[in-house]
Amino acid sequence: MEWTDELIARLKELWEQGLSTAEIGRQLSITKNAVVGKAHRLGLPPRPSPIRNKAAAEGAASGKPARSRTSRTRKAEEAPAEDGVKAEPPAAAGQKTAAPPTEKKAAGTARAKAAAEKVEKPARAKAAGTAAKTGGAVKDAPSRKAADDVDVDDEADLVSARRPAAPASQRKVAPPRRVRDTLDRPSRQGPTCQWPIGDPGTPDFHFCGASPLSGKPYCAEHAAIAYVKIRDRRH
DNA sequence: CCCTGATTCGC
DNA sequence: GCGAATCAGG
Repeated sequence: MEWTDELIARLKELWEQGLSTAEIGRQLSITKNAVVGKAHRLGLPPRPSPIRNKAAAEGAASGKPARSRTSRTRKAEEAPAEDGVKAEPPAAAGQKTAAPPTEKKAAGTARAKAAAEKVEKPARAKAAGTAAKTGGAVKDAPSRKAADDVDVDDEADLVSARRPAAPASQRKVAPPRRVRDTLDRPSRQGPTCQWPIGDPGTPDFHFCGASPLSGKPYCAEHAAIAYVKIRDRRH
């Protein structure tokens, strides 16, 4: 493979945006391994790894094997000791919005499908996947102030934050459709139910638009579906 | 299982 | 230098 300046620039850019290596790989049409490998060689700042570095952990303890792997993987002895790297959740394409059911069915499927078609689903779809995967239904969020704007703004941000970063040549994605479009001219004033109807990205996609419950982004009907009680959390 | 990033090492 | 294979952890 040929790492052109252009490609490297793109990699850096996406890397800085905090996208996962796999995601970057998808967007650049390469494997995540290629991404990680290159990132390393480029000396790009490592992102919070899901794997905890044992080396740092023990240390004080007796000389534990730190690594008992095969001939491979014999790292385990470096540990910058900089444990303050808990950093934040980068990409975070949406882990805040309440579970939007429209896509939830395909939580796992959505991803695969998207990958397969190389289609970038609108933020909402991703949010759904993430939410479902992470733990599902987001509990009611009373802390959320205004009922309006919430989802809309979140998505708007996500959409705008996610730059095309690719020359249309390799992303056969529908033009970034602003969610706002469907909300620009509400039939009436005030907050409206943000429950998604239809497949995001398709022309007929829209939001419910009914009058939402106070403090919630959805109308009574949809709020009932959106806010599924996971389990009583008592202590 | 899915996912994540990190590392190794044959090429 | 590259990245598949593999690892380790959630």
